[in-house]
Amino acid sequence: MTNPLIRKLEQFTKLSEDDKRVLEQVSAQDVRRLGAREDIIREGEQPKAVNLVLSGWACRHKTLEDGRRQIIAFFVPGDLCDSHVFVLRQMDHSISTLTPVTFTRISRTVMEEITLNHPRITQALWWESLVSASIQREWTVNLGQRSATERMGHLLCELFLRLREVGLTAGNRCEMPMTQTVLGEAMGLSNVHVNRTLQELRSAGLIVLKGRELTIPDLQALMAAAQFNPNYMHLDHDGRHLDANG
Amino acid sequence: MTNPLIRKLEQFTKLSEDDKRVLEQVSAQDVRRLGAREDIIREGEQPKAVNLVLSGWACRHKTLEDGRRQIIAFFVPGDLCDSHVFVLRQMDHSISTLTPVTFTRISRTVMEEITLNHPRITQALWWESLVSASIQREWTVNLGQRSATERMGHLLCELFLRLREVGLTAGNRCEMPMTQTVLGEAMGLSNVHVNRTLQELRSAGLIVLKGRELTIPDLQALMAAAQFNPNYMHLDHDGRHLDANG
DNA sequence: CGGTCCCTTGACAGCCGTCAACTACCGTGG
DNA sequence: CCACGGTAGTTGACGGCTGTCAAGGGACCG
Repeated sequence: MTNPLIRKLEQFTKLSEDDKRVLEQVSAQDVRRLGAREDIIREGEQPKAVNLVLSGWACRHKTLEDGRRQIIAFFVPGDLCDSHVFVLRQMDHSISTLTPVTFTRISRTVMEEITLNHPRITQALWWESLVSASIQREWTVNLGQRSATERMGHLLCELFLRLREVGLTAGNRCEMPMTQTVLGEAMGLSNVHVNRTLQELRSAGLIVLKGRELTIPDLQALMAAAQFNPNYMHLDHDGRHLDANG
Repeated sequence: MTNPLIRKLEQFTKLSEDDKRVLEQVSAQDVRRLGAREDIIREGEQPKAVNLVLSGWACRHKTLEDGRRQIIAFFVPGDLCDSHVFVLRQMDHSISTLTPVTFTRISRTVMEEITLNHPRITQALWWESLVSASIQREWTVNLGQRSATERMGHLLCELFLRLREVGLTAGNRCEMPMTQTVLGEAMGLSNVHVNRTLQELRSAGLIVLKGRELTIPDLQALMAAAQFNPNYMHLDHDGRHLDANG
């Protein structure tokens, strides 16, 4: 399978063979593997590397003093935590796995080398980070304005499109390994209400969700039901004028 | 009054006289003024400059097809919209004023010149953008996990600290020009419920809010009531090891 | 076969939205 | 000077979405 980060960045611009070689090399440098529900980095620790997910699912999350937990973002293959995170002295949130995960740790010096010598990759990484910020903003809209059903439908649309970007869908199906409790922690809903919400989407024929696999029979219909506008994902090759010759 | 961006960046690191001169110059280059409730840039438009607020309040926001509006972020003096926004072909949200605003438009070439020649400013701008992202994440936590009262208290703490960073507080008081409807659009609450929530904070003695002015008699108490942990604002001079000699 | 995790369902309560009416305040114009 | 209109804030009644609690079922695993 091709490298998920390369697949993702090619949504933005066409990379040269040299660019791809660099990214492949970076992805193979310090690869690690964790089981489900383990911490990649914890709140309060000093960030020492940019983490890139190669396979499996992870999440950013924060826990309040009284134990309530909010999942702030999901990471799927090809996702990168903030590329300039070194500037901060300590993490303000934790990153943990949801399933077994392989990831690679990109050091500060490697990031600096890329910035100096590979402008097209640098630009693509900026795009990646702007899109992440845009997704975070859309979550704000989601939590603030949408009903539970719309909210859940919106999340499923987003995850499906993000997986499709990196080639992890098969037709209208994709993996969906999160428990209903985890979905609730992301959407600010109780697990009981997540269940009711999923039942509603199922009985409307908008989703089939069973055994960690999601099928979306009619993506347009689900997008309409969730008031999903994909513009915030910037999947339209914003940087194609920078395409490499190769 | 000193430049609010300089004041803010000095929360991160001490700037040299030369750095400050550059920032002053940039802030004075293409200054514009708008009245309340006008658009700085609209969703769908192509970003042509980085906007820096010099005075007044503005917000990012998005409107769903059925008219529900979510405010995604507030801008106060010293705040900057994404410094690499040029990479994207079109805006996925709008930025509008809440009060009369003076702002300056920093062009792509000026940003590139800073990146090339002023590494300490560049680093400070990265800090600024990471902190913005962190604030956005905290809003996700806010909307997902906190009750209306905690949520409102949390917002008021955040805004007070952000204003204090740039010298816009007087003791325990600051300006608070937003209507209750606007506060509701930010916190995902109806204006009626915002009112009830503010009444509750008032009767608990946690805030005094009257005539566009907010007083927080006991910031620690309000922070405790809202489960506010300021670590996400990274106000502790993360970059002080980079301090300029000047 | 027992234990654990996850999903599911029902009953009930409470937070928060909607609707509606009223007040306060302010600037404008007669 | 007062009338007027518009905006913002306030309050009460009511209903619904969503949380909590509790119990049971199914799948998987040691």
